[in-house]
Amino acid sequence: MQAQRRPELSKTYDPADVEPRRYREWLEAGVFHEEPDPARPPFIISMPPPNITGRAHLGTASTYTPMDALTRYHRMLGENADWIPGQDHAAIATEAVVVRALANEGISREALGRARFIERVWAWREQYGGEINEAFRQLGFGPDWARERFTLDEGLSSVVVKVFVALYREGLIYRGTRLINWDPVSRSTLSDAEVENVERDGFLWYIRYPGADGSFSVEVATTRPETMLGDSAVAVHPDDERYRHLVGKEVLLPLANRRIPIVADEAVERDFGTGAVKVTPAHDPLDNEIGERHGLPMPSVIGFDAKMTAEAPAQYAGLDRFVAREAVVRDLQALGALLKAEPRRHTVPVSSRSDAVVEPLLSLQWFCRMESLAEPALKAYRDGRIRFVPERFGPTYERWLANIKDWNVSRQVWWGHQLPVWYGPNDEVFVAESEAEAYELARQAGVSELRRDPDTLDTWFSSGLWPFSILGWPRKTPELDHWYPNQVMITAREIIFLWVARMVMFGLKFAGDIPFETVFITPLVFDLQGRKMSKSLGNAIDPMDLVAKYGADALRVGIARQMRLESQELRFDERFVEKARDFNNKMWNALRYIGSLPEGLPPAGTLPPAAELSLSDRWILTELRGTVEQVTQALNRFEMGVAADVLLEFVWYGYCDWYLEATKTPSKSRAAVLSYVLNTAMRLLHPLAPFITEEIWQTLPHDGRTIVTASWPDPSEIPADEPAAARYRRLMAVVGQARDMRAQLGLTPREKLTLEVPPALDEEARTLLALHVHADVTDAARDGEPAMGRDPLAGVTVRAPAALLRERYRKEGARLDNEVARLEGKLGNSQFTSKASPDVVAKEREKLAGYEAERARVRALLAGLNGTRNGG
RNA sequence: GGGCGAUUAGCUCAGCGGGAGAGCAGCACCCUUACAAGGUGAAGGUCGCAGGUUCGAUCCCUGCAUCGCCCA
Repeated sequence: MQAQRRPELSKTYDPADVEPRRYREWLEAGVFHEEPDPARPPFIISMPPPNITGRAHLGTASTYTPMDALTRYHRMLGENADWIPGQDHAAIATEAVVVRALANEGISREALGRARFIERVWAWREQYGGEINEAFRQLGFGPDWARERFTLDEGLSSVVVKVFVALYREGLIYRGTRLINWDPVSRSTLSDAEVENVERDGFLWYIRYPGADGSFSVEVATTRPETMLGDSAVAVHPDDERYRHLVGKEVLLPLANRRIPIVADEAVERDFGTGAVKVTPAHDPLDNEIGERHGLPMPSVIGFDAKMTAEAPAQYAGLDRFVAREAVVRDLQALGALLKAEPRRHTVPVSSRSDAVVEPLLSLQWFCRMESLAEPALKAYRDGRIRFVPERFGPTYERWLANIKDWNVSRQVWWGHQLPVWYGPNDEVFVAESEAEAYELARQAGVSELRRDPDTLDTWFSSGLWPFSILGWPRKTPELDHWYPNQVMITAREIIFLWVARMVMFGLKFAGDIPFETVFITPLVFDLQGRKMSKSLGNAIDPMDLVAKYGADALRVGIARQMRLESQELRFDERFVEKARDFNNKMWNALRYIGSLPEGLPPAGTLPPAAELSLSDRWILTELRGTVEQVTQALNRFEMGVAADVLLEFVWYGYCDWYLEATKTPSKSRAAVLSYVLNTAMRLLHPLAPFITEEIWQTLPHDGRTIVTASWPDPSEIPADEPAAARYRRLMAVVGQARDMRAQLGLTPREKLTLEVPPALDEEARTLLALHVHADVTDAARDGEPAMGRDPLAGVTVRAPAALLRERYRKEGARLDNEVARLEGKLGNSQFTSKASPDVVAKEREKLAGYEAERARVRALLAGLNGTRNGG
């Protein structure tokens, strides 16, 4: 047994000292880097690339902590584990930031010109794009930094072009005029993900449209009266009795003075308003579908500047859409065509980039045909090749793919992957992987002058290629070979279709396989009032503040403990982080205690032979084995909260409160067992709390250079002794009862209690009782002494004044009477004994017998007590 | 309107067919030489409401209510 050096450890654990130091060491040692190694099973996670404009928020902590934890866990299992990081260029968000910065200098994007603007954005990225990575390092995340990618880097850009051209040549990408989400402030189309449907107060306006022949009129209801200028029909449900006779007739559109038909369409909701709806195919998605079905004209009355166009009547052209709304309402009123305005809450599409109300507009854009891509992605899920954790998210994915719509992939921003599309003077289209190739194609077609489409691709297009593009596709790299498909994708629910489904579609199409086997969906983060955390609500918490206050480990463990597969929301409660901080301090002080043992600590992994293990040694080792099993199982099932809970429970309430206290009576084995158990527990906790576990592990005797590459504990190597553990648990119960007694007697912790034990009770148990109860332990040999049986198995009694004991007694007797009566009732019920399973009945009988024995003992003691005058 | 989820102690949550649990807060007693960011103990709940299944329901089924997320 070698004497260990005893460094002075501070009384409280200081994460600010430990965390940056340990992280630096890990980087220097290169522990996060892996090369593909076919000899070991792969465990690969592609990091969902955060936006370069992104800041870390609590959702980042809850989504990325499991990635780090699982990668660390699988690395310790000896797998070829790698977590590949990267960033997303976040076209619209980034462009908006830089445009705003330019505006402060009084410069517009256009004045600067495309090339210089792009330079500015790269410069911005250089300066600020690394902030989120710094946050990740502070959070202890250990992705393989050497493999970091950026969606706009050269390699990934060429993959994007290659895929676009391939899809175009297959006829899956086309140019067409379709209804798109237009953000009039960002002046670009938006993906559905960037459109939030927000509840707003408004009105439902009822407008009368007179019949063209003057014989009738219909009333329609709308929340957007200004769009009536672009109406091209009135639609009713085909089965609606009220309107059936009008289908095929025409009405005269007020203000515009156009004749438009009444059509029948199943999409009309009969309960909405009057059951007759105005149809504005150029400015409403549902109306657009109706327009398509009935071949209606589609006048665009609102333009890209959100002002009324020349297609609207002259008096409105040029008015802002909201000003036009007021004008239309006023004019309708003057005409007597406005019947009423009903206050109403309704949903309005709002741009998450600019907060502008999104305008659905008809626009010439590039689209991706999705049906043939969606089908294999759907099949992969239905065949069970892709699974969701929790399973309930599968149907979300399934339903979206089953109702897939064409995808608008072009964006009117400059920052991004410019479409590999060139046009001739007469709008001839040439799609090519390079400008040279485009000119070659043009030459063959007899076109000599080309201009490139200024638009860029939707950001989700490049991120859809992420899991294979970052592995080197289309080159056949060792990474692609061994690390594709990935094992797990971890992300948030809101991008199941926008991102997850697209990765699956592209992966199957281009990389020839699913991109990952399991999709783990982490919960959304809410505040204590149950509100989603968001910048606009002002209830977002900066995780960096929490790191500064409690340390990264505490934040990670705190948030992990709130993660449950069963719940899809996480009401962030800072008290969990505080508790985790306290937990760290607890472990730290256990380390200080161990380090101060006079006998020193043996080398790592050594335990005394089984014969030399004490009862408490056997108990803690048995508990340790169970803990290893439970934590391993929890991590395998993505149950971060369970893993954290089990560890906290074991280390704090098992190891510190009981085992460590027990070792205050010195034993030959204690140093080895204390060190062994703590070392093992640190390895179990390392995935969730990387820093403190490293610090403690390094201070204890250990094998290897860093806990990051230490091996995951093997439960079969831990000696367990279940009968001994059971005996110890009974002893714990006796201690609990005796402490209860002490409190009832009004004794301070300093005053000693007297415990009488059967003479046969072994020395070790006596010592433990004396220690845990702070009592004198004597043989219970004297007759007539007032005493109370505390435990039928240990036969331990507490000596105390008779009056107190009597009171204590009655309560205990009453409790036991209750239990006995309850079980007698149950067992006396023939329904129960005949229908319940035999082992359940047997178990209940055993319980009854136990209670009866206990009650008999208590009664006997009470009788004895009543026979004496005074207790001692 | 459709889908998913939640409803258990004051707060945050476990438990998910056979004796209602934890942490925090509050209460009582303790600065016992690892730790007051600690220890010990007591108290606190007709497990949202109404039906049903079952010998037995916090747990399974149905309906309702309230809250939340997603989609339309």
